[in-house]
Amino acid sequence: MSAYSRQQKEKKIMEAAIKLFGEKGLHHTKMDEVAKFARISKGLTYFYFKSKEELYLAITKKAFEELKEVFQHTFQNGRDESGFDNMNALVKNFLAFAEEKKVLHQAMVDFLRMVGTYNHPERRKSIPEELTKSTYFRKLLNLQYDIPSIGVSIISKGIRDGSIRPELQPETTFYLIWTMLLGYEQLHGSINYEPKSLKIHEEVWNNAFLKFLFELLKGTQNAHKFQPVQGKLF
Amino acid sequence: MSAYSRQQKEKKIMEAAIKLFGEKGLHHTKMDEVAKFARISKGLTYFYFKSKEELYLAITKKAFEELKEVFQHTFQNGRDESGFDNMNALVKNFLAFAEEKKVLHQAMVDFLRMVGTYNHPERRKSIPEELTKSTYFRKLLNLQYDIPSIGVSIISKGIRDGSIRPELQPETTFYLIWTMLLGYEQLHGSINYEPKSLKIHEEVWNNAFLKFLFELLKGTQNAHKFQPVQGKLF
Amino acid sequence: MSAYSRQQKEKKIMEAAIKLFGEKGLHHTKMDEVAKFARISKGLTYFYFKSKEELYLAITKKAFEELKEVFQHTFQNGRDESGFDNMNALVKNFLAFAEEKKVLHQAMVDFLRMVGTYNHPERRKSIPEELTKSTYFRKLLNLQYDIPSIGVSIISKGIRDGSIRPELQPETTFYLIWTMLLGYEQLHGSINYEPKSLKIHEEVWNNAFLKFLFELLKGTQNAHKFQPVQGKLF
Amino acid sequence: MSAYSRQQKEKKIMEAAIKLFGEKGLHHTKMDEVAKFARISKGLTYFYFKSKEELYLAITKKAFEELKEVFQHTFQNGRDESGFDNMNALVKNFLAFAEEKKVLHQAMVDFLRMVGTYNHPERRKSIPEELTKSTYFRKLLNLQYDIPSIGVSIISKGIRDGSIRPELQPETTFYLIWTMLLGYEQLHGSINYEPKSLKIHEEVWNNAFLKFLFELLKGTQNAHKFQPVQGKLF
DNA sequence: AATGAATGAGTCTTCATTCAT
DNA sequence: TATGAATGAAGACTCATTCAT
Repeated sequence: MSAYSRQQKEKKIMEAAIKLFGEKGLHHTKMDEVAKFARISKGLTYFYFKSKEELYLAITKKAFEELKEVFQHTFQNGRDESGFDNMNALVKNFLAFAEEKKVLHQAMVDFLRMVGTYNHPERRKSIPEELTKSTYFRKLLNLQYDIPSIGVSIISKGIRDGSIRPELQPETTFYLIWTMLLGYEQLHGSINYEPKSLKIHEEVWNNAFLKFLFELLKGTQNAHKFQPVQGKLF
Repeated sequence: MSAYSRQQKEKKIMEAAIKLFGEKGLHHTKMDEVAKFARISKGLTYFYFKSKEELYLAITKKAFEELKEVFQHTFQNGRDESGFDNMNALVKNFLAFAEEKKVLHQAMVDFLRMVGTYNHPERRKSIPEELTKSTYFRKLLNLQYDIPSIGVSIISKGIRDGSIRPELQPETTFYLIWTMLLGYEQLHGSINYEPKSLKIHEEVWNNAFLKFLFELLKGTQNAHKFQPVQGKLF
Repeated sequence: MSAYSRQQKEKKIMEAAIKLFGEKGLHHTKMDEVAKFARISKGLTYFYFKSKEELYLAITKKAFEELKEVFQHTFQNGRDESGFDNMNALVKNFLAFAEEKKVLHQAMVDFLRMVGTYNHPERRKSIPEELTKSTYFRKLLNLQYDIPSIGVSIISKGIRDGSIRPELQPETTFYLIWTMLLGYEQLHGSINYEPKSLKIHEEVWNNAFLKFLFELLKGTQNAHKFQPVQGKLF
Repeated sequence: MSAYSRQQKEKKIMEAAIKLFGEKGLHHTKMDEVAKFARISKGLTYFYFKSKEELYLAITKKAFEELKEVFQHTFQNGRDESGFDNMNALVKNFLAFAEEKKVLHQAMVDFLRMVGTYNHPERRKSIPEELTKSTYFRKLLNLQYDIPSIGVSIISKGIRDGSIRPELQPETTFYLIWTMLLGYEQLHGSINYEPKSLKIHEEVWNNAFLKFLFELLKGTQNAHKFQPVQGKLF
């Protein structure tokens, strides 16, 4: 079978898996179901991905790649705009990505947590060897840095063009933003359930969050005013 | 058997579960093992917790309760200090909690994500009914607000005593901090693995993160200078 | 505790068991539930009946005893009526018993089947020894004959008083009736479900069944005409 | 795998189950044992039958089908004989079937009882939904009528050819016979254990039973004399 | 490449029964 | 007698993975 067709099959399987993992969770989705949804036999699934875990790693890789693309496109499409405006677009695009591709976002987060464990000398051994030895794992260990790299570039650009405060340090600043974005994704769905006890409303909070983010960055030139969001963020 | 002893048993089981879930993960820990580690028969485990899921919910409840205590103690023990200093202690105590009680922290985060799903009308049905109908679940739905509540109180206090910027709005400000802390926990372990590609170092980053947090809050009075951390944060 | 109280407890347990076995079946009723329903501790249940099986045997014994009483009362209360009329009453009373005390009837039938196995030299060993060694089992082996005995007496009486055909042999005749009654109980509930395919209607069938039974017996004297039943038999 | 082989496997599993259920009872037979006896893995058993209950329903279906065949063959093979003689053969064949295929006979009886419960509006809910929703259950609800249908046909034929009393009504007459046969199967094994108390002997009883059955039916023409059985019926 | 039947170790869960108090 | 916590063997069922075709 041609390489083309091969890729098509892999894609089909992954799409099926992403859909089902998203609906029922990794653990509650059976390989049988993935295969059926991909209109493929179960055996063939194992020809392309040698285990369920590896399929999930493949999805994780896709997550990093897609997000990297989001970052790259944001950077490139905004090449005529200020770094501040790039960040503005980046935040928006990331939040859209996390919302629309929940599984990919979750896979990324899972991987980051796993790397945390992996970096911990004592805890490392709690990760099964099959995982660590997978090609995907190795690739992911490098891939994970591409995303912050681009983020840092954007901030640097903003500092150069004066749209971002000159006293900020690009690396830590991006990680700060990154931290906030990841935290936001973790928290925002749970806010506002029966809002009796706390006087915080989702819409208010979203705006405050974004406003803060941009006030933090805003330099003296070329930084457009932040536009409050009406209604739901997405 | 006395209520006391009964609670002791429950505690024993939960401690065993927390230890093992922490080492091998929820999914890879068998109820058999939990029972054995708690020096108890498997059947008794099911006498106290009617399923593995419910045991995990019980742990989640413990997580919220313990964290609430951390918040309360921080507030009360610092009653003679400024709100800013209270926040300072709170951040420190939370990070210590998250680090030392990984499973509890993770359980809390898992629950927050679940609430996100639960709040989503279409996705809600993807959560098994046994879970939603559990007493623990109901209790947790309320419990989750206690923590931000205390946080908001501290910020309010800081605003009143001038140690925190007066222009800040307590609710959104606390959630901002809360977001950053949760994001930090997600990310920090993964930073700095083979630092070749990015010029960010864990220690630098930790300090930058904390410094930023406190600069954000600092008012004009009673706010002590933030002290950089040497070496590992914990 | 007095013997009186002891019997009261046993009775309570058995009543609980009978109710629950009737509703959910022997197999789906837990000893826990029986104890709870009897407002007694589980342990005490085992003080009175040394196993679930034995509890069921006790119920079986009760079944034979109660049915024996039904037979005896029918015989004694009808001492001034003809044997034919006694049989008429007996049939009616038995059917009422079977309908109202489903569990007792079923227990009796189960025991008869078990005796069938027990009488079969090769199959006997498939019955657990605990069962066969139980006092209840021994008692039941004798008890089972009391019922046909009374039946035979009634038929003999009818033959003597001319209300039942003189050419009939009492033993075989009673067993014939007995067979029909047991078969009827097995079948009648299932008749008439969506009566499209077979032109048999429950009411018609009931009457035909009873009519036949009594035509079979009817002698020349003292036998009242059989009265057709309107509506449900019970 | 071919449909043929698939059926072969199903058959193998069912045969194993029938054998073991017959020896140790449904409840005391483990799926593990069924699988082992069928020289198959446990998982495969669940591939073909999605639960133990369903396997038993499949056996029940087989019971009705086999018995239907017995009825059909009896009818067809005796097409040149009188209806009375057909009934004679039918009774004999049914008794042989019940004796040789105890499990199938029991499964049929169990189903009839269940239908009784199912037809009872209040009791219906005591039957688990999985059962009622099974395809087997639906099929069985229809299948159960095929057997009496054939029986009725035979009686009708006998009435037409004068070998069975003309005044009998075919439907009720067949159900009468059917009742007696089912009752007989329930009772006959238990008769004659320690024959001290009752003067009934198995052989005597068997003959009396059969004799009665045929006297009941016998018309004026073409009905051969009933031949007493010597020794055991089977 | 492709199929889907086959495997079987793995797991949760149940519940009759026991026993310390 | 009475309790109900404690036991643990048993058992149904799952599902990732393999393999003959």
